[in-house]
Amino acid sequence: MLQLNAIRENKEAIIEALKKRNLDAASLIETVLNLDESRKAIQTNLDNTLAQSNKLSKEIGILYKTGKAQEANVLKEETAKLKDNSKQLTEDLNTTATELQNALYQIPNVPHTSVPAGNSEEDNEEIFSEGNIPKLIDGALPHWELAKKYDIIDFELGVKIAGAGFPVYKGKGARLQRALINYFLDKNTAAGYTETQVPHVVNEASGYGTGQLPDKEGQMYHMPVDDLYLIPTAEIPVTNMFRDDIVNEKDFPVTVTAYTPCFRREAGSYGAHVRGLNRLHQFDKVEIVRVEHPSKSYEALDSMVEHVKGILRELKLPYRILRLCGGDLGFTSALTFDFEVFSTAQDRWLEISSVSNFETYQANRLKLRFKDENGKNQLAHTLNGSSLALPRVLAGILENYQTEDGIMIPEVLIPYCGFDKID
RNA sequence: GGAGAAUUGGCAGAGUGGUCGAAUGCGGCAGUCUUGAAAACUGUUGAGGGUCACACCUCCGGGGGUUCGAAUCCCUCAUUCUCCGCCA
Repeated sequence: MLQLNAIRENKEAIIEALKKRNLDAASLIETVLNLDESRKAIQTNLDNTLAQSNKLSKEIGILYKTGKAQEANVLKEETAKLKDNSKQLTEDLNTTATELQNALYQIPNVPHTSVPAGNSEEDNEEIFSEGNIPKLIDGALPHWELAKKYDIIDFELGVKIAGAGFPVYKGKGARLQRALINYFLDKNTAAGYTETQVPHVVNEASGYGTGQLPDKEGQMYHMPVDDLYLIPTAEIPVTNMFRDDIVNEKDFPVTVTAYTPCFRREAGSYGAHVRGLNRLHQFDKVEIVRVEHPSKSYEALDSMVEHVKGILRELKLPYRILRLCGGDLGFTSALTFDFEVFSTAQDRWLEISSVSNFETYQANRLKLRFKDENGKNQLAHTLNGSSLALPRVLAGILENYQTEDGIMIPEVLIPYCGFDKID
């Protein structure tokens, strides 16, 4: 959520910047500012009314104590009107505050100056690529065929148990999956991230805190009986650990990593591009999250990007990094780098990581602050990134490492797997 | 799931209808003393709204109610603890 102060002070700049998202926010911003004005006016009015009524109450108390009940009763009558007033004003205030909140929820984060304008993923800017695209054997297969051939992932079995998009990993497939999780966690903790295990369900307040609600309501599995949501990413529980916190400036940077399964409804997306592991309702992901001092957050973003690069380098997978354009940028993000691995057998790029700086957008909703050197509370910056998402990394490994003798295991993973080949 | 008790500032813990945003202790910060540190002493120390700055307003688990007035009384929800039940 954008800060009202920022909107008030930089109205034109914000409207201009939001155009990169193909959003004309002028009228929305106008609404917000107007609502804020009325909110303030009502608040002032209410405050004055309450002040009067507080004063009278005190006087009444004193009168009673000194035995002047009659005079007290006169004052009591006066308070009745004030009470009606304040009741009405409180209602008005609540209505206006809710409207203001709802309007603010509709405004996405302001893109960073480096974000290119653009409508869709085609306008994303490739900023880096590395790794050789392997020359595959004749008759190379896409991963869903390989999964069947070596009996390591069973999509049909998952359909029987739960539905489409809930695969069953078997044997070496399951082991490779677990190896990847451990490998990623080890890499992240070695880089200083604190390993945590968090709930896989979150309440509504957490969903609002990181911005999935109300924006992506339909994308999450919701359990109405207990009013809980299955997490679509560890970002939600991990970042919400710091909701309503005032962190000590000395504790920056706060760095956390967590493995969780992720659940996404992905309503209405079927077809060739979602075959196999390309898009699932349940998948595994290891996430990294940081809470940073505002002056350090872009440095931190760079270091997260470097960190993910290092992992892909070790896995020897060909990948590229994209700077997302305004049209493709997530609602809450100011700047996002996507990592894509090249799936040789499918001849296409698959997104495997998304690393973002949210600046104060989430912190504002989370009320996540720190005390600066002047003793004033300021909003912190939050960042997160996948390090990494499992299924497409798995797809990349299966497809790029296939040989006539089977699927070779990347060297760094062999100690984690306990085997060097799937055949 | 059943019965009982509780929920107060970073922590511990007073406060049961009126100068209570809240005693006290610990912790934090600043200072005195010291070559430096510790100890001791002194001062300071919640959050949000509002204001140029004050004033002022809100917040004692959440929500609602009673009252001129609520941390204190009532209702409700949540959470925690104890006992019982169930259980990986």
